[in-house]
Amino acid sequence: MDSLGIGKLAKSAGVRIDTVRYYERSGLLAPKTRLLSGYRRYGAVEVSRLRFIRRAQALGFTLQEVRDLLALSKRRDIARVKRAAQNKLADVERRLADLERIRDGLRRLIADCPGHGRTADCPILRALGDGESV
Amino acid sequence: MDSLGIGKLAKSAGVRIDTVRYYERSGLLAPKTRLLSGYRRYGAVEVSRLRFIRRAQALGFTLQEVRDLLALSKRRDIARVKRAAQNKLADVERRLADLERIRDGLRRLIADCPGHGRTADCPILRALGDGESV
DNA sequence: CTAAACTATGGACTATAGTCCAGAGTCAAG
DNA sequence: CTTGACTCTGGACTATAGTCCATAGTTTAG
Repeated sequence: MDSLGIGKLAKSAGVRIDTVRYYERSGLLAPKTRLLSGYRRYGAVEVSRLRFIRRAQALGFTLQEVRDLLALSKRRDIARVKRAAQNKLADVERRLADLERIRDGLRRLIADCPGHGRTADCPILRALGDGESV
Repeated sequence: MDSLGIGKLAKSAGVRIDTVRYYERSGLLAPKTRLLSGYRRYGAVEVSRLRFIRRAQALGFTLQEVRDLLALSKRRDIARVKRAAQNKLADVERRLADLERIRDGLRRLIADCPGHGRTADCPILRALGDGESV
């Protein structure tokens, strides 16, 4: 039997059983077959698809985007897969720029705060309360 | 009348009326008073508190953290406010590191993908499907 | 005065990615 | 065979930060 049940599959990818079923509900991962009892059975293809899903998530793709990637890969449309990756990269770079701005704002505030004394001396409270720049 | 209704308040901070009521439900921002009709009335304190909330959010604080910051500032506990900001900074820096890792992974994958040809030649699909590193 | 604009309330609904539950049925090991 | 482990289903629930709705009442400008 080179097929496994949902428990083993889930464990092999480090996810919960409920998560596997959730992916199925979401149209991402169907079992290869079912036993007469209704028990799901998964083969090697499903194991690697589950890995695909998890890896893509680790790269910042949402499940909707994973769904799209899977559709493209089924159509062997490499050009579109590449474009999707490029879009995602642009996305990640935008988020990075946002976070860097936030980081710099926090650093400045922290550097200027004495950490004691009157509330008025705390630039964090001042900046949040009525300043104009962060 | 140096007090304003919920519509003007919302507009002054660039948020929706529903958002202001949501903040009230969440214990972040109560009106100064109410008219007999029940209409909310806000004063300068509330205007600046709403700005505080929005600025803190822009710095990456969640509403729960904003609630905490407000409590600390009411207690004039500058030391703790500073520490909260430091924690948030550490948090932001962690998220930055994560995103940078993701960005580098995507860049590498994109650089190596020919953008056409056989599916097997696409490192994006290969890496997601069965590779071990990203 | 009237009509338009504004506001009140409680509750439902959105998106994302799961997580948990009850009650019932099934599988595997000893 | 029995016990413990495993799995099934449908639906409810989590967290976050809102957003939208219907119905009704209020305020304001012309």
